[in-house]
Amino acid sequence: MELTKKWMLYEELRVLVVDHDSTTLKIVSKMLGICGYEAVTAKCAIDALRIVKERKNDIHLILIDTHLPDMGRYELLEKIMEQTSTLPIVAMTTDDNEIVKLGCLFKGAMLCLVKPLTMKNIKDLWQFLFIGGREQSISIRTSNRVQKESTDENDVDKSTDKKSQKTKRKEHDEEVSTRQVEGDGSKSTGLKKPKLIWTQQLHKTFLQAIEALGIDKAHPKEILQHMNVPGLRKENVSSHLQKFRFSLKRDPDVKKKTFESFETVQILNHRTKLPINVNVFMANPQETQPQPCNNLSSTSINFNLMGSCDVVSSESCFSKVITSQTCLMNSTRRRSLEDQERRQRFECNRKEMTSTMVEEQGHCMFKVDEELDGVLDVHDLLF
DNA sequence: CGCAGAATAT
DNA sequence: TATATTCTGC
Repeated sequence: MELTKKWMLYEELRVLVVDHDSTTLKIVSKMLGICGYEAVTAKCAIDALRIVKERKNDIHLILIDTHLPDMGRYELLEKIMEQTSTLPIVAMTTDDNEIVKLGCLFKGAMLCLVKPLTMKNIKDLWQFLFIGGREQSISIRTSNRVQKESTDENDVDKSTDKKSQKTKRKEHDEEVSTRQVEGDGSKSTGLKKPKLIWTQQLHKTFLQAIEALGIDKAHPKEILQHMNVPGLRKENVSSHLQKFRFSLKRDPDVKKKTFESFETVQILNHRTKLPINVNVFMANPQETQPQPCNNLSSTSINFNLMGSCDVVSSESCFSKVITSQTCLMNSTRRRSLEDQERRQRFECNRKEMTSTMVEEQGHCMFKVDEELDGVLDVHDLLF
Protein backbone atom coordinates (compact mmCIF):
# COMPACT_ATOMS: atom_id res chain seq x y z
CA MET A 1 0.00 0.00 0.00
CA GLU A 2 2.75 2.33 0.99
CA LEU A 3 4.55 1.56 -2.16
CA THR A 4 1.60 2.33 -4.33
CA LYS A 5 1.12 5.65 -2.65
CA LYS A 6 4.71 6.64 -3.15
CA TRP A 7 4.59 5.57 -6.70
CA MET A 8 1.47 7.60 -7.30
CA LEU A 9 3.11 10.59 -5.77
CA TYR A 10 5.80 10.43 -8.35
CA GLU A 11 3.56 9.64 -11.21
CA GLU A 12 4.82 12.71 -12.95
CA LEU A 13 8.51 12.36 -12.60
CA ARG A 14 10.81 15.15 -13.51
CA VAL A 15 14.40 14.19 -14.11
CA LEU A 16 17.22 16.65 -14.46
CA VAL A 17 19.74 15.34 -16.95
CA VAL A 18 23.17 16.91 -16.95
CA ASP A 19 25.53 16.09 -19.77
CA HIS A 20 27.77 18.18 -21.94
CA ASP A 21 27.12 16.07 -24.97
CA SER A 22 23.95 17.26 -26.63
CA THR A 23 23.41 13.96 -28.39
CA THR A 24 23.36 12.15 -25.09
CA LEU A 25 21.02 14.75 -23.70
CA LYS A 26 18.69 14.29 -26.61
CA ILE A 27 18.71 10.52 -26.46
CA VAL A 28 18.31 10.29 -22.73
CA SER A 29 15.51 12.83 -22.76
CA LYS A 30 13.74 10.88 -25.40
CA MET A 31 14.10 7.66 -23.47
CA LEU A 32 12.84 9.35 -20.36
CA GLY A 33 9.87 10.60 -22.33
CA ILE A 34 9.08 7.13 -23.57
CA CYS A 35 9.07 5.91 -20.01
CA GLY A 36 6.64 8.62 -19.08
CA TYR A 37 9.10 10.83 -17.26
CA GLU A 38 9.69 14.47 -17.91
CA ALA A 39 13.22 15.58 -18.69
CA VAL A 40 14.88 18.81 -17.76
CA THR A 41 18.30 19.23 -19.28
CA ALA A 42 21.45 21.09 -18.46
CA LYS A 43 24.54 21.26 -20.60
CA CYS A 44 26.98 22.17 -17.90
CA ALA A 45 27.48 22.03 -14.19
CA ILE A 46 26.75 25.69 -13.61
CA ASP A 47 23.37 25.43 -15.33
CA ALA A 48 22.63 22.27 -13.42
CA LEU A 49 23.33 23.94 -10.11
CA ARG A 50 21.14 26.86 -10.96
CA ILE A 51 18.28 24.57 -11.92
CA VAL A 52 18.67 22.56 -8.76
CA LYS A 53 18.63 25.72 -6.73
CA GLU A 54 15.57 27.13 -8.43
CA ARG A 55 13.49 24.03 -8.80
CA LYS A 56 14.72 21.61 -6.23
CA ASN A 57 11.22 20.85 -5.09
CA ASP A 58 10.07 20.48 -8.61
CA ILE A 59 12.64 17.91 -9.64
CA HIS A 60 12.63 14.35 -8.43
CA LEU A 61 15.83 12.85 -9.66
CA ILE A 62 19.13 14.03 -11.05
CA LEU A 63 21.08 12.19 -13.68
CA ILE A 64 24.55 13.56 -14.10
CA ASP A 65 27.50 12.76 -16.26
CA THR A 66 30.77 12.51 -14.42
CA HIS A 67 32.69 14.38 -17.04
CA LEU A 68 31.60 17.96 -17.29
CA PRO A 69 33.78 20.64 -18.79
CA ASP A 70 33.21 23.26 -16.17
CA MET A 71 33.72 21.20 -13.04
CA GLY A 72 35.85 18.39 -11.71
CA ARG A 73 34.74 14.82 -11.73
CA TYR A 74 32.88 14.78 -8.44
CA GLU A 75 32.49 18.48 -7.96
CA LEU A 76 28.94 18.87 -9.16
CA LEU A 77 27.94 15.81 -7.21
CA GLU A 78 29.35 17.35 -4.07
CA LYS A 79 27.79 20.72 -4.68
CA ILE A 80 24.38 19.24 -5.24
CA MET A 81 24.74 17.14 -2.14
CA GLU A 82 25.48 20.31 -0.24
CA GLN A 83 22.31 21.91 -1.50
CA THR A 84 19.97 19.03 -1.10
CA SER A 85 20.74 15.73 0.46
CA THR A 86 17.35 14.27 -0.28
CA LEU A 87 17.33 14.49 -4.03
CA PRO A 88 18.48 11.17 -5.43
CA ILE A 89 21.41 11.39 -7.77
CA VAL A 90 22.38 8.84 -10.35
CA ALA A 91 25.74 9.24 -12.01
CA MET A 92 26.68 8.30 -15.55
CA THR A 93 30.15 7.53 -16.71
CA THR A 94 31.75 6.63 -19.99
CA ASP A 95 34.41 4.31 -18.71
CA ASP A 96 33.47 1.17 -16.91
CA ASN A 97 35.83 1.83 -14.07
CA GLU A 98 35.15 0.54 -10.61
CA ILE A 99 37.12 3.24 -8.94
CA VAL A 100 35.18 5.98 -10.63
CA LYS A 101 31.92 4.24 -9.78
CA LEU A 102 32.96 3.86 -6.18
CA GLY A 103 33.99 7.48 -6.15
CA CYS A 104 30.55 8.56 -7.32
CA LEU A 105 28.90 6.41 -4.70
CA PHE A 106 31.03 7.83 -1.95
CA LYS A 107 30.34 11.33 -3.12
CA GLY A 108 26.67 10.69 -2.70
CA ALA A 109 25.34 9.16 -5.88
CA MET A 110 22.95 6.28 -5.44
CA LEU A 111 24.15 4.47 -8.50
CA CYS A 112 26.69 4.91 -11.21
CA LEU A 113 25.56 3.78 -14.64
CA VAL A 114 27.86 3.14 -17.54
CA LYS A 115 27.01 4.96 -20.71
CA PRO A 116 25.34 4.54 -23.06
CA LEU A 117 22.24 4.23 -20.95
CA THR A 118 19.71 1.68 -22.01
CA MET A 119 15.97 1.78 -21.86
CA LYS A 120 16.21 -0.74 -19.09
CA ASN A 121 18.33 1.67 -17.06
CA ILE A 122 15.90 4.48 -17.60
CA LYS A 123 12.82 2.45 -16.92
CA ASP A 124 14.14 1.42 -13.55
CA LEU A 125 15.07 4.89 -12.42
CA TRP A 126 11.87 5.53 -10.51
CA GLN A 127 13.09 3.14 -7.85
CA PHE A 128 15.81 5.49 -6.79
CA LEU A 129 13.25 8.11 -6.13
CA PHE A 130 11.40 5.81 -3.92
CA ILE A 131 14.52 4.65 -2.17
CA GLY A 132 15.69 8.22 -1.83
CA GLY A 133 12.63 9.15 0.15
CA ARG A 134 13.29 6.59 2.80
CA GLU A 135 15.14 7.43 5.94
CA GLN A 136 17.15 4.28 5.88
CA SER A 137 18.71 5.07 2.59
CA ILE A 138 19.47 8.58 3.67
CA SER A 139 21.37 7.24 6.60
CA ILE A 140 23.28 4.93 4.33
CA ARG A 141 24.27 7.88 2.26
CA THR A 142 25.44 9.88 5.20
CA SER A 143 27.35 6.95 6.57
CA ASN A 144 29.22 6.83 3.32
CA ARG A 145 30.11 10.40 3.79
CA VAL A 146 31.45 9.69 7.22
CA GLN A 147 33.78 7.20 5.67
CA LYS A 148 34.82 9.69 3.08
CA GLU A 149 35.55 12.21 5.80
CA SER A 150 37.87 9.89 7.58
CA THR A 151 39.98 9.22 4.56
CA ASP A 152 39.78 12.48 2.75
CA GLU A 153 42.54 14.23 4.60
CA ASN A 154 44.96 13.23 1.96
CA ASP A 155 42.60 13.74 -0.88
CA VAL A 156 44.14 15.95 -3.48
CA ASP A 157 40.73 17.20 -4.38
CA LYS A 158 40.73 20.69 -5.76
CA SER A 159 37.61 21.57 -3.86
CA THR A 160 39.29 21.44 -0.48
CA ASP A 161 39.06 25.12 0.16
CA LYS A 162 38.06 26.55 3.47
CA LYS A 163 34.48 27.00 2.49
CA SER A 164 33.89 23.39 1.64
CA GLN A 165 35.78 22.35 4.75
CA LYS A 166 33.28 24.28 6.75
CA THR A 167 30.41 22.72 4.90
CA LYS A 168 31.83 19.31 5.49
CA ARG A 169 32.11 19.93 9.16
CA LYS A 170 28.55 21.11 9.24
CA GLU A 171 27.42 18.02 7.45
CA HIS A 172 29.28 15.92 9.89
CA ASP A 173 27.49 17.52 12.80
CA GLU A 174 24.20 16.91 11.12
CA GLU A 175 25.05 13.29 10.70
CA VAL A 176 25.86 12.92 14.34
CA SER A 177 22.65 14.52 15.40
CA THR A 178 20.66 12.49 12.92
CA ARG A 179 22.03 9.37 14.42
CA GLN A 180 21.20 10.53 17.90
CA VAL A 181 17.67 11.43 16.92
CA GLU A 182 17.25 8.08 15.29
CA GLY A 183 18.26 6.58 18.57
CA ASP A 184 17.85 3.19 17.10
CA GLY A 185 19.95 1.88 19.92
CA SER A 186 22.61 -0.70 19.57
CA LYS A 187 22.13 -1.91 16.06
CA SER A 188 22.05 1.15 13.85
CA THR A 189 24.83 2.88 15.77
CA GLY A 190 27.25 0.32 14.43
CA LEU A 191 27.30 1.51 10.84
CA LYS A 192 28.24 -1.63 9.08
CA LYS A 193 31.16 -1.08 6.79
CA PRO A 194 30.73 -2.95 3.58
CA LYS A 195 33.40 -5.48 2.88
CA LEU A 196 35.87 -4.15 0.42
CA ILE A 197 36.56 -6.25 -2.62
CA TRP A 198 40.05 -5.94 -3.94
CA THR A 199 39.37 -5.88 -7.64
CA GLN A 200 42.17 -6.29 -10.11
CA GLN A 201 41.96 -2.64 -10.78
CA LEU A 202 42.28 -1.75 -7.14
CA HIS A 203 45.07 -4.22 -6.61
CA LYS A 204 46.91 -2.75 -9.53
CA THR A 205 46.63 0.69 -8.02
CA PHE A 206 47.93 -0.82 -4.83
CA LEU A 207 50.90 -2.36 -6.60
CA GLN A 208 51.68 0.85 -8.36
CA ALA A 209 51.69 2.64 -5.06
CA ILE A 210 54.10 0.14 -3.60
CA GLU A 211 56.24 0.29 -6.65
CA ALA A 212 56.40 4.05 -6.49
CA LEU A 213 57.09 4.19 -2.79
CA GLY A 214 59.59 1.40 -2.73
CA ILE A 215 58.75 -1.87 -1.11
CA ASP A 216 60.50 -1.03 2.15
CA LYS A 217 58.96 2.37 2.51
CA ALA A 218 55.49 1.22 1.61
CA HIS A 219 53.47 1.56 4.78
CA PRO A 220 49.70 1.66 4.92
CA LYS A 221 49.45 5.38 5.37
CA GLU A 222 51.69 6.24 2.47
CA ILE A 223 50.12 3.61 0.26
CA LEU A 224 46.67 4.94 0.99
CA GLN A 225 47.83 8.42 0.18
CA HIS A 226 49.44 7.37 -3.03
CA MET A 227 46.48 5.30 -4.17
CA ASN A 228 44.14 8.18 -3.63
CA VAL A 229 40.97 6.14 -3.89
CA PRO A 230 37.88 7.75 -2.42
CA GLY A 231 36.43 5.72 0.39
CA LEU A 232 39.40 3.46 0.80
CA ARG A 233 40.49 3.27 4.42
CA LYS A 234 43.80 2.61 6.01
CA GLU A 235 42.55 -0.58 7.58
CA ASN A 236 41.70 -1.88 4.14
CA VAL A 237 45.19 -1.20 2.96
CA SER A 238 46.78 -2.67 6.07
CA SER A 239 44.86 -5.86 5.73
CA HIS A 240 45.66 -6.15 2.08
CA LEU A 241 49.30 -5.32 2.66
CA GLN A 242 49.55 -8.06 5.23
CA LYS A 243 48.15 -10.57 2.81
CA PHE A 244 50.39 -9.30 0.08
CA ARG A 245 53.49 -9.65 2.23
CA PHE A 246 52.53 -13.15 3.16
CA SER A 247 52.23 -14.03 -0.47
CA LEU A 248 55.69 -12.62 -1.13
CA LYS A 249 57.06 -14.76 1.62
CA ARG A 250 55.33 -17.90 0.49
CA ASP A 251 56.31 -17.48 -3.09
CA PRO A 252 59.23 -15.18 -3.82
CA ASP A 253 58.46 -15.48 -7.51
CA VAL A 254 55.49 -13.29 -6.97
CA LYS A 255 57.89 -10.53 -6.22
CA LYS A 256 59.69 -11.18 -9.43
CA LYS A 257 56.48 -11.20 -11.37
CA THR A 258 55.31 -8.10 -9.68
CA PHE A 259 58.31 -5.90 -9.54
CA GLU A 260 61.54 -7.17 -10.87
CA SER A 261 60.71 -6.81 -14.47
CA PHE A 262 60.11 -3.17 -13.98
CA GLU A 263 62.31 -1.21 -16.24
CA THR A 264 62.31 1.69 -18.57
CA VAL A 265 62.66 1.14 -22.26
CA GLN A 266 62.85 3.57 -25.06
CA ILE A 267 60.70 3.38 -28.10
CA LEU A 268 61.89 5.29 -31.12
CA ASN A 269 59.33 7.10 -33.15
CA HIS A 270 60.39 6.99 -36.75
CA ARG A 271 58.44 10.01 -37.78
CA THR A 272 59.61 12.38 -35.13
CA LYS A 273 62.87 10.55 -34.46
CA LEU A 274 62.27 11.11 -30.82
CA PRO A 275 62.64 8.40 -28.22
CA ILE A 276 59.84 7.75 -25.83
CA ASN A 277 60.35 6.25 -22.45
CA VAL A 278 58.14 3.40 -21.53
CA ASN A 279 57.82 1.97 -18.08
CA VAL A 280 57.47 -1.74 -18.18
CA PHE A 281 56.23 -3.70 -15.25
CA MET A 282 54.65 -7.01 -14.58
CA ALA A 283 51.17 -7.27 -13.35
CA ASN A 284 48.92 -9.99 -12.14
CA PRO A 285 48.97 -12.67 -14.82
CA GLN A 286 45.34 -13.46 -14.23
CA GLU A 287 44.24 -10.11 -15.45
CA THR A 288 42.72 -10.60 -18.81
CA GLN A 289 40.08 -7.95 -18.96
CA PRO A 290 41.01 -4.52 -20.17
CA GLN A 291 41.51 -2.30 -17.21
CA PRO A 292 40.96 1.42 -17.50
CA CYS A 293 43.79 3.64 -16.56
CA ASN A 294 43.67 7.27 -17.40
CA ASN A 295 46.65 8.93 -15.92
CA LEU A 296 49.22 8.03 -18.46
CA SER A 297 51.04 10.65 -20.40
CA SER A 298 52.37 10.32 -23.89
CA THR A 299 55.91 10.22 -22.74
CA SER A 300 55.54 7.71 -20.00
CA ILE A 301 53.40 4.79 -20.85
CA ASN A 302 52.80 2.01 -18.45
CA PHE A 303 53.19 -1.28 -20.08
CA ASN A 304 52.05 -4.38 -18.36
CA LEU A 305 53.95 -7.43 -19.21
CA MET A 306 52.40 -10.79 -18.63
CA GLY A 307 48.87 -10.09 -18.37
CA SER A 308 47.07 -6.92 -18.00
CA CYS A 309 45.88 -4.20 -20.21
CA ASP A 310 46.04 -0.50 -19.79
CA VAL A 311 43.44 1.62 -21.37
CA VAL A 312 44.63 5.12 -21.59
CA SER A 313 42.22 7.95 -21.99
CA SER A 314 41.44 8.91 -25.51
CA GLU A 315 43.12 12.26 -25.08
CA SER A 316 46.34 10.42 -24.91
CA CYS A 317 47.80 9.41 -28.20
CA PHE A 318 48.27 5.90 -26.96
CA SER A 319 45.04 4.44 -25.96
CA LYS A 320 45.44 0.89 -25.07
CA VAL A 321 48.33 -1.30 -24.27
CA ILE A 322 47.91 -5.00 -24.09
CA THR A 323 50.84 -7.21 -23.56
CA SER A 324 49.64 -10.58 -22.58
CA GLN A 325 49.45 -13.17 -25.21
CA THR A 326 46.12 -14.32 -23.92
CA CYS A 327 44.83 -10.85 -24.00
CA LEU A 328 45.84 -10.29 -27.52
CA MET A 329 44.47 -13.59 -28.64
CA ASN A 330 41.21 -12.89 -26.97
CA SER A 331 40.83 -9.59 -28.61
CA THR A 332 42.12 -10.84 -31.90
CA ARG A 333 39.54 -13.51 -32.03
CA ARG A 334 36.83 -10.94 -31.86
CA ARG A 335 38.34 -8.81 -34.54
CA SER A 336 37.07 -8.80 -38.09
CA LEU A 337 39.25 -9.54 -41.06
CA GLU A 338 39.30 -5.96 -42.10
CA ASP A 339 40.65 -5.01 -38.73
CA GLN A 340 43.21 -7.71 -38.95
CA GLU A 341 44.55 -6.09 -42.05
CA ARG A 342 45.07 -2.85 -40.27
CA ARG A 343 47.63 -4.47 -38.08
CA GLN A 344 51.03 -3.02 -38.16
CA ARG A 345 54.11 -4.84 -37.17
CA PHE A 346 57.23 -3.60 -35.64
CA GLU A 347 60.31 -5.17 -34.33
CA CYS A 348 62.95 -4.30 -31.87
CA ASN A 349 66.65 -4.73 -32.15
CA ARG A 350 66.50 -7.93 -30.29
CA LYS A 351 65.67 -10.70 -32.68
CA GLU A 352 63.81 -12.77 -30.18
CA MET A 353 61.45 -9.97 -29.46
CA THR A 354 58.69 -9.39 -31.90
CA SER A 355 55.79 -7.25 -31.05
CA THR A 356 52.58 -6.63 -32.79
CA MET A 357 50.62 -3.49 -32.73
CA VAL A 358 46.95 -3.38 -33.47
CA GLU A 359 45.08 -0.22 -34.05
CA GLU A 360 41.44 0.17 -33.44
CA GLN A 361 39.46 3.29 -32.85
CA GLY A 362 42.45 5.16 -31.70
CA HIS A 363 43.51 2.29 -29.51
CA CYS A 364 46.83 0.65 -29.84
CA MET A 365 47.59 -2.76 -28.52
CA PHE A 366 50.89 -4.39 -28.00
CA LYS A 367 51.82 -7.92 -27.56
CA VAL A 368 55.21 -8.59 -26.16
CA ASP A 369 56.51 -12.11 -26.38
CA GLU A 370 59.58 -11.71 -24.27
CA GLU A 371 60.68 -9.24 -21.74
CA LEU A 372 61.41 -5.86 -23.13
CA ASP A 373 64.92 -4.71 -23.24
CA GLY A 374 66.89 -2.13 -25.11
CA VAL A 375 65.49 0.10 -27.74
CA LEU A 376 62.42 -0.67 -29.71
CA ASP A 377 62.42 0.31 -33.29
CA VAL A 378 58.98 1.38 -34.17
CA HIS A 379 58.03 2.14 -37.71
CA ASP A 380 54.63 3.60 -37.88
CA LEU A 381 53.52 4.55 -34.45
CA LEU A 382 51.08 7.37 -34.35
CA PHE A 383 52.29 9.39 -31.47
C1' DC B 1 48.15 9.47 21.19
C1' DG B 2 48.81 7.34 16.38
C1' DC B 3 50.99 4.08 13.93
C1' DA B 4 52.59 -0.48 11.93
C1' DG B 5 52.36 -5.01 12.04
C1' DA B 6 51.03 -9.46 14.15
C1' DA B 7 47.40 -12.13 15.70
C1' DT B 8 42.94 -13.33 15.67
C1' DA B 9 38.05 -13.14 14.26
C1' DT B 10 34.49 -13.32 10.83
C1' DT C 1 40.18 -17.92 1.40
C1' DA C 2 39.75 -12.97 1.81
C1' DT C 3 39.05 -9.20 4.49
C1' DA C 4 38.04 -7.05 9.05
C1' DT C 5 39.08 -6.26 13.67
C1' DT C 6 41.62 -6.51 17.74
C1' DC C 7 45.91 -6.76 20.12
C1' DT C 8 50.65 -5.37 21.11
C1' DG C 9 54.55 -2.78 21.23
C1' DC C 10 56.90 1.33 19.52
